[in-house]
Amino acid sequence: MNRQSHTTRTSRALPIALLRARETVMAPIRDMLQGIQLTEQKWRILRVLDEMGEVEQSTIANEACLLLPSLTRILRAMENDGQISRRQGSTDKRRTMVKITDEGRQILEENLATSLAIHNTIEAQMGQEKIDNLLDLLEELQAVKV
Amino acid sequence: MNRQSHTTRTSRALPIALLRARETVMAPIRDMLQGIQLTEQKWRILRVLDEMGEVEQSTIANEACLLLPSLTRILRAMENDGQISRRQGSTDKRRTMVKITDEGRQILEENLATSLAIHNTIEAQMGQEKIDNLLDLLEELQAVKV
DNA sequence: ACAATTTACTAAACATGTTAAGTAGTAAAG
DNA sequence: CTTTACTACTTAACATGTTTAGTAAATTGT
Repeated sequence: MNRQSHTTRTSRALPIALLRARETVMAPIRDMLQGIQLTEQKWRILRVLDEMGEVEQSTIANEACLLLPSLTRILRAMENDGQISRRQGSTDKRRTMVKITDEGRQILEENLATSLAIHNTIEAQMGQEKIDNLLDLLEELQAVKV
Repeated sequence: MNRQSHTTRTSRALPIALLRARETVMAPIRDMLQGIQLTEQKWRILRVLDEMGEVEQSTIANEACLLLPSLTRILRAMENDGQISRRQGSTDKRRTMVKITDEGRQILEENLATSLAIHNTIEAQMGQEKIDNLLDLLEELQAVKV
C-alpha cells in the first residue's frame, strides 16, 4: 500500500489536472502577452468584449472568470489606456456598460496570428479530433450544476 | 458576418475553456476549504506532499502550479501552522526538503469525504466514462511541448 | 406609497501571482 | 585551483485574487 492510499492521484484530480493542462497552454501565450504589455486577464476581457459587444460588468466577470472587485480595477486601467470604454446603463443606472474600442480591437488583430500559431502547435501534437473532443467535454463540465 | 469574425469563440479557446471548467469544479471545493481555514493553494500543496513524500520546493512548485516566490511565503505560513515541516537538503544545501506532518495529513483525511462527494456529484451528471476520457485528454495536453 | 430586500458595483484589507533582482551553494570550464 | 556559470531559493514591489463591508439604484411585499 503506497503512501497516498486515502486520496486520488493528483494527476487524476480534476482541479489540479485542469490547472496543469492550462499552464501548458498558457506558457507561450504569456510570452506573447508580455511583449505587448498585456496581462492574461486583460487579454481575456478583450476577447470576451470582442465576442459579446457591449455588456455589463457582471457579464464580463462571468465570462472571463474574474471577480467584480478585480474587474473594477482592471477596467479602470484599461479605460485609461483606451482599450475599452464605459458608460452608465440607460434604463438601469446601477449597470456599467462596457465595450471594446477600436484600439482594443486592433490589439486583438495584431496578435491573432501568434495566438493561432500556438493553437496550431498544440493541435499538430494532439490532433484536431482530440482537441475538439476535449473542448466538448470542457463545455459539458462547465455546464454541470454543483 | 458576426462581430467576432477574426477570433475563435471563447468557449472554443483552450485557455478560457479550461478556466471556466475549473471554476465550476472549484466552486464547491472552495466552500469546503473556507470551512477549514485553508486556501486552494495550501490544499494543493498538501495533496502533492501526501502523494510524493519528502520533496524539494521546486518539485512542489511544478506539481502544484505555483511559482517559487508564492511557495516561499505559503510554506512559511504552513510550517508555522504545523501542517508541513522543512529541513535543509543533506547533500545539496541549496535545497529545502519539505514533507507533510501528521497534522497536515489529518486535514486531508478529515476532508476526504467532502472532496469525494463533490467528485461524485460531477460524475453522476457527466458519467464516469466521460470524466475518465477528459482526464486522459488533460494528461495528454499537459505533456505537449510548446 | 413605503419599508425591506435584492442587485450592481466600489472600497478596503490582506493573500497570492508575477517579475526582477539578490544570495548562497554547486557544478563546469579553463 | 580559480573563475565562471548555473541552480535553488528568498526578497521586494506591484498587479491581481479573494473576502467583507459599503453605497446607490432597482425590485418586491404589503
